[in-house]
Amino acid sequence: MKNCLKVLRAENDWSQQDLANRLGVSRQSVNAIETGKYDPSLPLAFKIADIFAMTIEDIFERGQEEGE
Amino acid sequence: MKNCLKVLRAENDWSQQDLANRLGVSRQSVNAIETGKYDPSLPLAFKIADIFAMTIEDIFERGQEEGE
DNA sequence: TTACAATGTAAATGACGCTTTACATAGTGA
DNA sequence: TCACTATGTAAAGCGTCATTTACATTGTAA
Repeated sequence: MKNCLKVLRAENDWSQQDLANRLGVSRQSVNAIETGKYDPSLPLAFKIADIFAMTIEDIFERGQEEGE
Repeated sequence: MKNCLKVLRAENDWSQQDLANRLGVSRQSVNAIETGKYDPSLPLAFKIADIFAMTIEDIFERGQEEGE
């Protein structure tokens, strides 16, 4: 599941730590999601969408799972 | 995180087993999500939205977490 | 009554999300 | 050079997601 978190962070000039603080998660979690190590939980995906004032569908791209 | 899966299932006249088959998960997983025992993963949430041709935001309601 | 479908629930197990601490690299500025 | 920020990665641990098998209840139909 791809996402454009890195670009959104850049547009806001936020470090991974900045975003992690706003989300209430660790910097490593943000990094892992950005680098595709795993997908966020649904509640965290909602928080991310809220912070950037976008929908989950706008930030996370479907059709990128390997189990399909 | 509340959802309207039960209503959507009823509108399509699907049993929990029917939906589980379409999602590729167990019937117990569908039941657990409906009864609020846990939230689906983000990929599963996307599959659910796809099957009902809706957005994740339409099916799952934010503002229902207890950790807020 | 007997059989079956649909739903709710429970326990044990494995995989994943997220944590913490820690180390490494690259870039920037004093 | 030295210090600092930003990023990537690793390992160990905990809680949640999702599985399987299994049992119970309710309703319906033969």
